[in-house]
Amino acid sequence: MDMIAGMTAKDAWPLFLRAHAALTDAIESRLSAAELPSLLWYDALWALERAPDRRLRMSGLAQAMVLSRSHLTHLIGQLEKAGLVRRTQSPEDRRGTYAALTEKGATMRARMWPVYRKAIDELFARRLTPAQAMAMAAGFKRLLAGLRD
Amino acid sequence: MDMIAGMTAKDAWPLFLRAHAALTDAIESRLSAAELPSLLWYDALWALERAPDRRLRMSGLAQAMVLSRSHLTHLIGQLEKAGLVRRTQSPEDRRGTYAALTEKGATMRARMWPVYRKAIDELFARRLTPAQAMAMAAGFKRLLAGLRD
DNA sequence: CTGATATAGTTCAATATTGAACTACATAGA
DNA sequence: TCTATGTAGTTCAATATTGAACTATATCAG
Repeated sequence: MDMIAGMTAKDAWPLFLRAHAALTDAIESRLSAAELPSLLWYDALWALERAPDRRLRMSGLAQAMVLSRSHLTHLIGQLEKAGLVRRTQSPEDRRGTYAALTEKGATMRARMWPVYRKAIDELFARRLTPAQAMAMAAGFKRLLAGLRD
Repeated sequence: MDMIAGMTAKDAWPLFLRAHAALTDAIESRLSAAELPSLLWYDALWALERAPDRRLRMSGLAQAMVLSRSHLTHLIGQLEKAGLVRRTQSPEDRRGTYAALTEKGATMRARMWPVYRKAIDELFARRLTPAQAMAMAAGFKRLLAGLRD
């Protein structure tokens, strides 16, 4: 990894913010141009698809996605209306609700993935050296670990 | 820089998204707890403060902040109402508007900075090794350069 | 100069997002 | 058991954000 003169963590922060804004903007544009749902929907569908039995408790999903509870309620409402997710009551805790991926939801996620993958590849992965990518991944993990308190 | 087994740029992407969401959330909470305006306001004030004559054209500021034009119009409207910014007509181009930082705006930014700096420091800078921070800064620059086409 | 096209910024209506109640159920301690 | 307190999720009202018109000015080709 090359040293860049005088570059510190303080310099990295504003670049972090701009890179995030510009990248998510570009990716949303591509999804939208392909008449596909947003990144937010993708994230929810993918989180559910990876989960045991393809379902998660509302609060678990909210935490995984870093979303407020009311936002998640609304999001799942939309996904449910679109038939991509269905709610089921938790038998263990009668207050609890599961959001479960439907077949249609899995199909939609699979349809989105090629477009999303191509965007990640072209706009993100290809632009970084392997060393940069690894340093970022390791760094992000540390940042996330630091916030779980 | 340590190698982490099997870590690739593809792994870095979802971590990037989550780290951004969690960090901005945490920072907004601190600003809000200190009864200070949002990160968005800070960004606008700081962009103006650095600019020649402490002012920028609306479109220039929108581009620098990665914001839609209508969003920027609204944001500057709020900042103006709060007395932190004032609009002036461009003499060269009568369609053009400058957003100019007021003294009150500079004072507010200065008041926000200690809280913001402390958050960046504790939640971001301190958690990264110098090598990680440099790799990130360099990587973000490349990502941003790749998007300007 | 004139008409055609492009650019700067705003407005407006639709949609997204947030936080503060609120409802229902669960858990712990007397 | 009974009360108190905590947790899961939703609702509602307030605020933020977006994209599609729209207004005004600029630029360019003839």
